[in-house]
Amino acid sequence: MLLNHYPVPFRSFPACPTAFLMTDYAPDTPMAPPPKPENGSEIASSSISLKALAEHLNLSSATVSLVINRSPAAKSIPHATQERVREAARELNYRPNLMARSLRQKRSFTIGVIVPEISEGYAALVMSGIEDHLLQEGYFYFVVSHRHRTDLIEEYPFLLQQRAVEGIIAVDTVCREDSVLPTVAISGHGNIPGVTNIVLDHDMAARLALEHLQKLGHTRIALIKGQNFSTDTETRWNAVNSVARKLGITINEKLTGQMESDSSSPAVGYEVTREILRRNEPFTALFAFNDISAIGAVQALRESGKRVPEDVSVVGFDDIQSAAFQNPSLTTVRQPLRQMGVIAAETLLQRINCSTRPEYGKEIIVKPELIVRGTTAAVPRPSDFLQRTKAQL
Amino acid sequence: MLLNHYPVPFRSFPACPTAFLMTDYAPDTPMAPPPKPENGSEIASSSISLKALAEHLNLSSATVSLVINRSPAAKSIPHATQERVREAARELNYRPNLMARSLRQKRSFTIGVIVPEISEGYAALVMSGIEDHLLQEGYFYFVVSHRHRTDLIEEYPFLLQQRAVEGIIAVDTVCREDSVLPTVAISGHGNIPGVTNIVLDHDMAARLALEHLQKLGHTRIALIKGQNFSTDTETRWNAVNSVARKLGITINEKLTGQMESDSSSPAVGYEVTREILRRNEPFTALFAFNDISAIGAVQALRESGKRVPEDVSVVGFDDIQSAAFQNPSLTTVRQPLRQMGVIAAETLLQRINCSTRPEYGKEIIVKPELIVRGTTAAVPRPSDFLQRTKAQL
DNA sequence: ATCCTTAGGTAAATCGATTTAGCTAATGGA
DNA sequence: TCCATTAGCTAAATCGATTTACCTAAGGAT
Repeated sequence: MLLNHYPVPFRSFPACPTAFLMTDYAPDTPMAPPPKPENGSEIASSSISLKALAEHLNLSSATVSLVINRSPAAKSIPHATQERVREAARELNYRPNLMARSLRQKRSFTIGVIVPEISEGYAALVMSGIEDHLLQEGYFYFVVSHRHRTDLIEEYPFLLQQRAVEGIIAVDTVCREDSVLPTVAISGHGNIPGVTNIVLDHDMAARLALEHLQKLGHTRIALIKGQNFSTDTETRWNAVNSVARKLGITINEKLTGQMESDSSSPAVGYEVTREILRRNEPFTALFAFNDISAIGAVQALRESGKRVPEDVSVVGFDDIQSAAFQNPSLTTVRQPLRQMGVIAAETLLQRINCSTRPEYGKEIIVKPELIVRGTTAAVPRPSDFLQRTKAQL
Repeated sequence: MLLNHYPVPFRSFPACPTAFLMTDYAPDTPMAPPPKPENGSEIASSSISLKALAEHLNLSSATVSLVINRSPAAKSIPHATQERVREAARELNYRPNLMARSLRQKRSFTIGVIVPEISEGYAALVMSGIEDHLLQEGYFYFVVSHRHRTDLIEEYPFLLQQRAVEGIIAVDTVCREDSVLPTVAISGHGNIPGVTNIVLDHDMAARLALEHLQKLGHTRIALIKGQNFSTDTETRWNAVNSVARKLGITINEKLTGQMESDSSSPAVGYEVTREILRRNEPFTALFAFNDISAIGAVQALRESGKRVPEDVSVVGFDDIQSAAFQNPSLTTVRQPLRQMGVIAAETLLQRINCSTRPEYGKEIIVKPELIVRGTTAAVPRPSDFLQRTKAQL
């Protein structure tokens, strides 16, 4: 029943001892009830100390520690004794105090994750990838969300460091230059020394979206640009521009709008779209900064009497869970968010555990994927539009 | 620039010393650059130890510690010295090692949060509430997600305990009886001694939904029941049945279906709805177990040629973010998920910090709210239906 | 002059591990 | 026989704080 807390085929580097302890002490008897706290009296500290265990065994705590940790120094200790130690540890349900261990070893097997906010979209997917890998390797993590407040963005790395984290993963957050800790940024951009960046291939992303629209016959394409605080905004905007030029698509200023509010609701995309519509410049497609704003855009378009995708095609970005749940479901450029989380965790653990400091501040590029769903269709023939307009009369 | 890491008007109990240190040492000079690590040589440990600080001041570390912690025992230390100590701490950027402190004090200012999975709407909202309150009080938290695997559900409380968390918040997860740590469960149900439960008033929730549908004229209401692993399933089901009886609504077995798969995608609700449709029993409304399944239900209904809400009204449950993003937006029974998170955190910290053990295993009931949006409408008049059927021909 | 109190500290134990240096007894080899 | 080696273990330092039990000198009261 009690297993290693994750089924892991192999481990890439010496793991947190916790993890192997879990394996090691797993009682073979089904569900041996953990020693019940004596009722009344003292608050039963559920776990005994190494010293107590050693006394129980008539050994020194040094010996017990060496055995428990399978230290190479324990090689001269006879097998019989080793078994005796482990047996007793199992029986008395010994669990090492990680505080004490961390203090001595200066390793906490903990990392910090900084996200803009814990929403169900972007951050949640990334986090679930991070978690997958970290827990596999015996690491735990703290989560903090800064909601774009600069004071918090400044402060959290320090607070995390004080909490003895061994590294930091910053999701869509610009981090300061002077981080002492190994840091991996997801969509962090900005070439900060010592920070490994995990970034999407934005050129490819732009090409996927624009080529798709072009193939459907669209030439007048509206664009929603991201908020300035998002680290992806600039890169993606540049990519869209350069790809558009290559594809011979002209970008009409009147058809672009930028999101401002730091809210993460579709309302922001809704507003921007309305503003674009107000300019009365005709367009047949819209490429949004992300899925959330795409959803808002669809609402705005509908309200103004345009059908999606018959009159206007809409392409989102990210492929968050609810993109597929939309009606019609959202065509979007998928970022492999979960995978990016996994890669971030892997990279960070490697940086933490490999004494040889490898490529410093390297960039890791992941590839997007176009997910064609229900919000894109061939450009409406003018006649269709006329017909429809007549019908409405 | 460097502030207390949260603007907090007042603190309900003695806070984590970390928090006040942040306030206290905030350099008044704008952005005093933290001591740069010497290049080359050793890995610069960014922070000096208490002992070093004491030596620098020609004082004992005991004195410095007393001053820094504003211990009552420091009352006999002259103000001038105290200022000298604090000044130096600020200047040398002293940050106490929380490992060492925790080891001694047996307090970690950390709690553990157990959720089924992170990526889901439900958990994300709850977590953001939890975070709000915890960070305010100087606590950090570990997140673990078990994905309904029983071995993980069993194991995680131990692992968290080993990580020295001071308490646990279990979200939609049945926890074991023998938890040694203060535990608060959100929708935990099951009357486990020592666990404080935060639960929704399910009777009220059922009444809100069913009365709403009844007022709209619906009598034939299909129901989607939750998966067995969800702690809310049974309670809610009972509530719906009892309320239905009181309102004179008959529950037709042929119009109920239960979700089985442990996936958290709308596909599960979609399948169940198709199954119900296959039974060819007419109905004009559907009350889903949660928003995710409601979204799937809407898709299934549409595919079978029924319009929502004109032919069938749909009510969801939870009010996750994407409920409002749907088209049409989803009428739903809102659980105050964020607030439930906040309450859970508050309650847990109280239990941790108040030596007087208050009502043990208490239940805290929160109220749902009906959010009427676009998926519910008055029951279609039979004539409407006929007309429409004719039109289709 | 003597005792008491208080101001202004400090020494040392403690938390629970890890880890190094070394100790003793037994064994082997020359 | 004697030294070297090894097996089998342990003492003690250490990590970086907190906290208790003192200690000394000065001042005041008697």
